[in-house]
Amino acid sequence: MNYQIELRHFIYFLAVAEELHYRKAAEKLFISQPGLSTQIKQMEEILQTQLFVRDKKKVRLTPAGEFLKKEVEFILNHLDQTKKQLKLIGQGHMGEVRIGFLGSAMQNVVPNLLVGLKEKYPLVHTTLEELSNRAQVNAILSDRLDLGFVRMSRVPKGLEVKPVFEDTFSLVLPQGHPINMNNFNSIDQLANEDFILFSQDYSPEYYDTVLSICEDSGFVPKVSHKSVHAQTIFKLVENKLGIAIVPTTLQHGFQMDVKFIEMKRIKQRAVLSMVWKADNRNPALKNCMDLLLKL
Amino acid sequence: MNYQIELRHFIYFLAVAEELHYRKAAEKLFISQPGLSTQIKQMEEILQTQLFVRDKKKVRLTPAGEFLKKEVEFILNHLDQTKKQLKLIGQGHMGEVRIGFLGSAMQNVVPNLLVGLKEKYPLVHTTLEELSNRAQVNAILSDRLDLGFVRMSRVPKGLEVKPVFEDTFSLVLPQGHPINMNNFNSIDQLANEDFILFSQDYSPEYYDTVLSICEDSGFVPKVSHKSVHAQTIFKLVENKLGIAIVPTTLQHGFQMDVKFIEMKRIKQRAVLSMVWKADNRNPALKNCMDLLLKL
DNA sequence: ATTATTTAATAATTATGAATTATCAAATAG
DNA sequence: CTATTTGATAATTCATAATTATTAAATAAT
Repeated sequence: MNYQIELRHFIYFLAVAEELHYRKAAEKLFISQPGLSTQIKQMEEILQTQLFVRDKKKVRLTPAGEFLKKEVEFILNHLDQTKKQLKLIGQGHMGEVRIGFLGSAMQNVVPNLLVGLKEKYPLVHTTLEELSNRAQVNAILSDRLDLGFVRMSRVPKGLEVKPVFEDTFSLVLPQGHPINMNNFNSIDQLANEDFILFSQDYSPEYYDTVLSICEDSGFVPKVSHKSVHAQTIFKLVENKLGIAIVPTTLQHGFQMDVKFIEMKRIKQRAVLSMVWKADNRNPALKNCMDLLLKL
Repeated sequence: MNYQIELRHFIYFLAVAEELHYRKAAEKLFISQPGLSTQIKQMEEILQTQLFVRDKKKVRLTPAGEFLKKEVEFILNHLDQTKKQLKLIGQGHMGEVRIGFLGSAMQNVVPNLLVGLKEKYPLVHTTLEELSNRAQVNAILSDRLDLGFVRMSRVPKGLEVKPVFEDTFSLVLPQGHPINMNNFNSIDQLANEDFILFSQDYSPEYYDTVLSICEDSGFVPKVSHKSVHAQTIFKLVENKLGIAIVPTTLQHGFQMDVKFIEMKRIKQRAVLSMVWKADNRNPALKNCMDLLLKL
């Protein structure tokens, strides 16, 4: 007596509304005619509204039925769209990946990822935010980011890391500096220079790595300036306020007048890693990471 | 194995998505928790998409589930609206009534109806069309009109008529005419005048009625002009091109300079009737006619 | 006029699958 | 370490959709 409308009713109703003929509609639905009759009748009872007029062998829609037909068409169509989209989202072919990164990841890793994503999963959107290592880790832990690009090897419990790009280090010297590609041999030739480094709290592990390069050559560098942005560091070097050690790929993409000397022989590498939450269920993230590892 | 999504699934899904707790959701739905579990699981199978993550006592939505939640909210809400509207339409409190009318019905009957409708059924819309008697009857027979306002007493099979307004007839004379309210006695005083009447094919029965007024007084009028519009008739009288006999209510609502002499004593009346199709199932029409008879 | 055909509705029955009860495994709190 | 709370599973019950068989009414054909 106290039933609820179900999608089944709508599908049956639409068939009758289209055919205006119970037997034909029942055939189309692969059910029996009496079953269809009772379901439509039940539907009219539930909605407390007559939907069809059956007089003298003819089945017609009432104005209410006419109205409902349009609405049902809309609803079923919308539902179809929703199902398709839902599947795409479930497969990670649609959705959003929230990405954090250190400025230096913008040199090649992040742009390559975005291009690849756009090509393979055009319906996956990204939001991008430049953040320090620590800020990225915190954002990922509290579910405000899906993926981070950092320079660190150990991460808090619940997160995972994986290296995605390894780079050599390069010395950055002002144009007039006596050391050049030909007479450069080891970093200890520059033991007495002022050093300009990336800020320690922005990327502690990276900072330590750079220091270790000097330590391996037997000296502790004099650090005169610290900065967050590569652009700033290059400007300082250009103005002869010190020398710097940076990942080699930073050579490209900046407007500057300095010398780059790549130090291939030292063992240290500038490693960029991706970080994510182990239990992140965003399927788009999985696809995003898989893509990244293939690039 | 090969089930279909039903609205039941959506309602269950929404409860779990809101509570993020199976037992609580089940209580809210007045069903058992295992039943809810299996239905949600079935839903995920049908949609081939995981909607919830259940790990370590916590229930969370996946991105796909998050998306579906919004869509389901929309769909269920839309459905609710539709049900309400459907009921209104079924009760004739909403919808459209297509009305045809003779120009003279615009004098009071149709405007009163429209005002009454707007007040009592603000959601019932009307479309209006000025048509001859015959055109209205044809339009109603072929379902292009719901209701007509005509001057005729007999209608084709399948249609019904009912008088809605009775009016006396009035003589229309030019201002300088010797006959006036005081010295008028009978229509035969005007037996030799030229008469201007409404066109015969526009309203045959009405035409015959006017002729019968003269016949009752023992003369056949000389008809010099015929017209469809009252405005035209009045202009002709004003210019002394003849005299006319029209329904008394036409005295109001026109800009003109003529004399009206109401003929209360004659038996003829100008009867305006409504016509409709006997099997018209538009509930708004029924309400419309009921309202009209109460005015 | 009579019979045959086609329509949808009704009645009785069957079959499907939703919901229930009973139970379990895992995780957490006290 | 026990008690409690979580959602999932299994077996069973029950509601109800669907089927078959039939009917009444309306046309169409003879």
